[in-house]
Amino acid sequence: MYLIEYYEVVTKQQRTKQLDFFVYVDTVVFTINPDRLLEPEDRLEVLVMKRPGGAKGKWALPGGLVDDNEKLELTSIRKVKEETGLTLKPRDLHQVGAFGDPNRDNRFRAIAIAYMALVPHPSELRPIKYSDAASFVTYRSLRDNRLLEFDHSNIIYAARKVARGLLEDTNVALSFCKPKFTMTELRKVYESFLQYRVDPANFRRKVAVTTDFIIPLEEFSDFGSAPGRPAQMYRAGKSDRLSTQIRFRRSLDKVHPTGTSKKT
Amino acid sequence: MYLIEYYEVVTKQQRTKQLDFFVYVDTVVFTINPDRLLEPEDRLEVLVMKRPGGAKGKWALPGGLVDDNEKLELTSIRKVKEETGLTLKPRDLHQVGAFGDPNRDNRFRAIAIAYMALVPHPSELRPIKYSDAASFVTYRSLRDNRLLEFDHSNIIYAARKVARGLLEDTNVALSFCKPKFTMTELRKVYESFLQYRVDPANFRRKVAVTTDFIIPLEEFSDFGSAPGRPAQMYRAGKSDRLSTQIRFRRSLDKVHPTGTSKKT
DNA sequence: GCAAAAGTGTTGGCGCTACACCCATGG
DNA sequence: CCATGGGTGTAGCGCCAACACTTTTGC
Repeated sequence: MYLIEYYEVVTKQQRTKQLDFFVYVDTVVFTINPDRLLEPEDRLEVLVMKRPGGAKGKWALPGGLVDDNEKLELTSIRKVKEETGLTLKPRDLHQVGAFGDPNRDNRFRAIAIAYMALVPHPSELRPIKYSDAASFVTYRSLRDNRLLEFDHSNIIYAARKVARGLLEDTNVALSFCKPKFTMTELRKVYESFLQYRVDPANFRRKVAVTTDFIIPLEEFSDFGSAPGRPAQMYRAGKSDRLSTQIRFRRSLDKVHPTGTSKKT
Repeated sequence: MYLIEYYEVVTKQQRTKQLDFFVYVDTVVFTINPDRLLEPEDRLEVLVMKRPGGAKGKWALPGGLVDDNEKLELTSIRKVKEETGLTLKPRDLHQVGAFGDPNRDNRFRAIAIAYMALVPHPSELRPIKYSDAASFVTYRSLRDNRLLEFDHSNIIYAARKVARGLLEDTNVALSFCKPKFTMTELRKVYESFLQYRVDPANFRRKVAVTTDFIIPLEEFSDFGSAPGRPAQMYRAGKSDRLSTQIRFRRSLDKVHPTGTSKKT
């Protein structure tokens, strides 16, 4: 219409340059391994897959091209489903950011918009169509070793920061617990994402004053041959937006193991 | 090479769908109006422009298509320069996120990656090539009224959150002050971005314990006919990463004006 | 078998820091 | 009238210690 032609000319002219652009959505799916014997730091896992034609021995985040007229969140859901068999829901997704350096993909210009999702640990991944393999791999090994293609290490690091914020403000942590759970189980979920330990007493108090977060039951744990005092069981409260931030600083002793230690 | 063909087939096939994709970078440039007579909440301004062919009476954020082989930050710098005459530096830019809903632009599928920059208030904007007008407009009016095209209101809101984080962690606030400044001037910079007032005493103390943030001078303010006790002058310290977060909660009285008030 | 030890969950408390709110003083 | 600085009360929380309740180990 009217004056829009001028603008259209500009865009059409630049459209040829646009031809080599590929808009991807990559998704970081976090989960917590339910194995209580593992260290909390080793229970945080990320869903990764082997790309057909990808570098040998390397993993990649599930992701793919955005379809015409497709919301970015739907691209995320679709590609995760295709490449790993996992089904995400739109409300699970949270944007991490855009990664668009010209040489982040050596094949062509690829701009990736990263999303993050937190899901309970699935018993098994369904069969896969568009990838050679899919699996949950510990965050630690992906971060420490160079197991990821492209700049996907950067992406999972940024994604964990988003996840941390979500744990602070909402009750998503409960989705990693069974319907009835102990305080320690819940605390270890936080420790897994934080990648450091939290004082049990402070954690308990902080959670207790957070209204409608969890509800104590008249029941106690009994893990068969587990030693120690039986733990009280809790169930989820009814508010998903927390009244208080669940936040704990990493204690200074642990940050600088060789640094200023306390008086003996 | 070797196995890459399979993957290439998939992408080539989807390439036709890709044709209607336009990857934009939009930039939110914040500044603080130096006029000390204004309320702090009204001093926060955003750089906007009139698009040729844009809706009458509406503003838009500067932005445009990403060039081939161009870093996203450079697109931001280039388009801000073209459309508003302002020159940004790469290190000023911080990513806000990606906005990619299929119908956020009624002309075609546009995916915008938003960046944010904090710049001193420029004396004047240079002549403009690719827009009909460019100007700084108060954040409040842009937020309250419907003066922005597309989803740009959402973008500036998200951008302010990023800016707030930056003010907390770095010394960027000083870039809105003259080389010599008073404590109140600095405080009002924070109040502008926070959009609420901060207790002067607490602010002073918080800034004082932040090492290498600002340095007191043997000098006092004298704004001619300004009433009140002359204020001490300060200059910038040497650390741009702050030792303490400069953070203040919005006081409860202001959040719920009709809520639980204190005992009289 | 029984006692001690060890392991885990729970509770309490101390001390420090941060900070919202208020007020006195100085120019 | 405004800048500065002091003071107070409170809440958060890092850290430590004690205690409760269990299984495991040693004799």
